[in-house]
Amino acid sequence: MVKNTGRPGYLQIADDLRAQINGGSLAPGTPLPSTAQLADQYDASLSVVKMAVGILRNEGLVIGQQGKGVFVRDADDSPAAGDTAGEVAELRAAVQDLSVRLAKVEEQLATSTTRRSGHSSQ
Amino acid sequence: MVKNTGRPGYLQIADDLRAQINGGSLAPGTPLPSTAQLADQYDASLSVVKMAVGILRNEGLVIGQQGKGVFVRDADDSPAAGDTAGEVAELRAAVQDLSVRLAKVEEQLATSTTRRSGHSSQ
DNA sequence: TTCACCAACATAGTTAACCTAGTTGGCTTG
DNA sequence: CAAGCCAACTAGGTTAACTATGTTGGTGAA
Repeated sequence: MVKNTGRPGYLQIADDLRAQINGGSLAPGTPLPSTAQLADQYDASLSVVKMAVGILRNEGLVIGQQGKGVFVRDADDSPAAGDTAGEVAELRAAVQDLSVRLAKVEEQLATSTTRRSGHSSQ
Repeated sequence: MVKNTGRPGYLQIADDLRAQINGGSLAPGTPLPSTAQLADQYDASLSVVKMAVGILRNEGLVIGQQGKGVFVRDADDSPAAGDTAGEVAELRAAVQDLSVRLAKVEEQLATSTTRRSGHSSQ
C-alpha cells in the first residue's frame, strides 16, 4: 500500500490516517485499527506504523491508551488552539512532499535539456 | 543523562534540545551535534536520539541536511509558531495551488519523456 | 457467585542492526 | 597540478526484537 514515491512510508501512513480522520471516515471517539492490523493493511512493518501513530499522537489528533487502543480525539476536546499546530504540521508535510516532487521534475528536466542543448543548471 | 522520570527519553532529549534552541544556547544556523555525539552525550541509543531529532524536525525547529548535519532554523525562516489561522488558510491555498501546477508539470514531463525516449528514472 | 489468577492482546519505549544517500577531505593517478 | 576515486562521516528510513505496562476475558477454585 505504501507507494514508492520519495515520501517515506511512515509519513504516507500518517497522511492517510490524518485524511481519514479529517474526512470523517474515522469518527472522533472511535479507535484506530491496532498497530498489527495497520501494519498488515498498509503492508508495512510494525515499526513504521508505530512511527506514523506517534506522529498523529504528537499532533494531538489521536490519543493512545495503553492496553486499549488509539482513539480519535474529539473535536470538542481539541480546540482551535491545538488544531492550528496540527494544521501547520500537515501543511509542512505537504510542502515537503511538493519539494521532493519538484526536485525530481527539475532533475528530469535538467538531464533531458542538457543532452539536447548543453544547458547546465546548478 | 536521561533521567528516570516517567517522561520517556526521546522526549527528554527533545525538550532539552528545544530549550537550548529557544534559550539561544544553540543559535540559528548552527548545527546540532551529530546523532552519534548526542547519543554519547545523553547516554542514550542512536534510535532515541534520532526520534528526538525527528520530533524537532517535525516541529520545524531544525532542518536536517543529509550528509551535513541538523541545523537550527532561522527565526525569520520559521514564523509559523503561534500565529493566526488566517496564515494557515493562506498557506493551505498556496499549497493547493502549487500541488495542481506541479501535477500538471509532472504529467507533461511523463508523457513527453515516454513519447520521445522512454526514459524513466525510478 | 465471587475472587484470584492467567493468557492474550494492546500501546509504549528502547535497542541494535542494516541500508540508502549526501558531503567532505584526503589520496592516488594521470 | 588536476581529476577522479575512495574512505569516513553525516542524516534518514526500515526492520526486528525485546521489555514494560495496561486492559480484557476466560478459567478455576473457594
